[in-house]
Amino acid sequence: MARSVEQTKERIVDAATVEFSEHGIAGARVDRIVARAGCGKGLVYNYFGNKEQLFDVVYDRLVTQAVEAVEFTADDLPGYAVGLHEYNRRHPLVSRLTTWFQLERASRTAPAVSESVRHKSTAVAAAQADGKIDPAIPAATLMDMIVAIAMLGDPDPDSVRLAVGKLVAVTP
Amino acid sequence: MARSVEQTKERIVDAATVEFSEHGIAGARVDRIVARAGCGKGLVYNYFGNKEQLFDVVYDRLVTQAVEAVEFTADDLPGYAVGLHEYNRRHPLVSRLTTWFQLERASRTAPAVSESVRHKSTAVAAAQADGKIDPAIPAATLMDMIVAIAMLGDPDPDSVRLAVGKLVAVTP
DNA sequence: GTGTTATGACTGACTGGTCAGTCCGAACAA
DNA sequence: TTGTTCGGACTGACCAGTCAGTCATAACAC
Repeated sequence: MARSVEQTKERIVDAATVEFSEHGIAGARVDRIVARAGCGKGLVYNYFGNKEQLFDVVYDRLVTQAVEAVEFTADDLPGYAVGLHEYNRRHPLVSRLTTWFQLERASRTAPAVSESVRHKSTAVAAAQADGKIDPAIPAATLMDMIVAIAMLGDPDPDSVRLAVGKLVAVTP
Repeated sequence: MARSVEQTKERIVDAATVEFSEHGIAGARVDRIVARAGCGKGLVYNYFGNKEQLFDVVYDRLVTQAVEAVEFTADDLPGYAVGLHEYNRRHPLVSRLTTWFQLERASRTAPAVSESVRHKSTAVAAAQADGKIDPAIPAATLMDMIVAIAMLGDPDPDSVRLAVGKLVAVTP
């Protein structure tokens, strides 16, 4: 078994992803993480500094993956919402981790998120100016609502598509 | 000293409300709670059993208050959403506490909540049958979406009213 | 090929501190 | 006096983070 730093780091991050999404930062136990990763405790501190910094690495990785996986077009917000909804259903850890982040780490801003949010809001605003999307609701607010709806666990995809379709529909 | 017992309990619950909404269950510190309440540590265990049970008392009380404070009519869901939104802005602890609850205590079901949710969903379903609300989205899902929108912190009330108005509007 | 030294990934027992929960005695009411 | 409320010192478990040392591999000498 060749020792590879990168592989070991990844095992730790994978284990930490599960632990943090279940228990949050305060509830997570480093001992459980290293047990799951099959390594000694010291490695967490060698590679990541401390528990909180490990959480940040875990969160950034997961969110970046999610942002990259779900394609976005301001022209088809219902489709985007359904895509995000599907992704969350397929990766249930993401929404829990995001929620923990908002509660326990709100002070920090994840670079990947803030950039993607800004980019999407400006695209939506442009589509509103073009008359493709109802301009009654501010672009940033509209995006918040769409994400909130897509994050709900229970609904079926059709309801998500329908609801977002109604939100963006231009009323005469 | 029967009267002062109730007062002391209330001081503890008030203090615990702040502590739990800031740090959740795992992050909350009983020492901080009793310091804020101005009483000894033992009282928490005399009156409430343990930290988790204290959280349940705190959560049930806050949620019951919220449910009672915001009036509901299936005929005016946008108005309900705005009312809920206003309430959350005025009582920012509620939404945080609810989120902690969902993450750390999802197994438990708060009686006040489940009953009110069922009641509201059936009322909405009836309004859909009457043709007052678009029946395309299932009543329970629609309620989830409305609550999700109302829980958002950033939007202005007008946007909330507008959005929910669009969701419920019957399309010809 | 064999012995020797160097490197750094990795371990896990340990430490210092924290925190939930207990318990005993003081204070007070009846 | 007797029962009840209450404070806060105390206990023991737990846990984040550390550190002295192990071990596998590589590199080099002969």
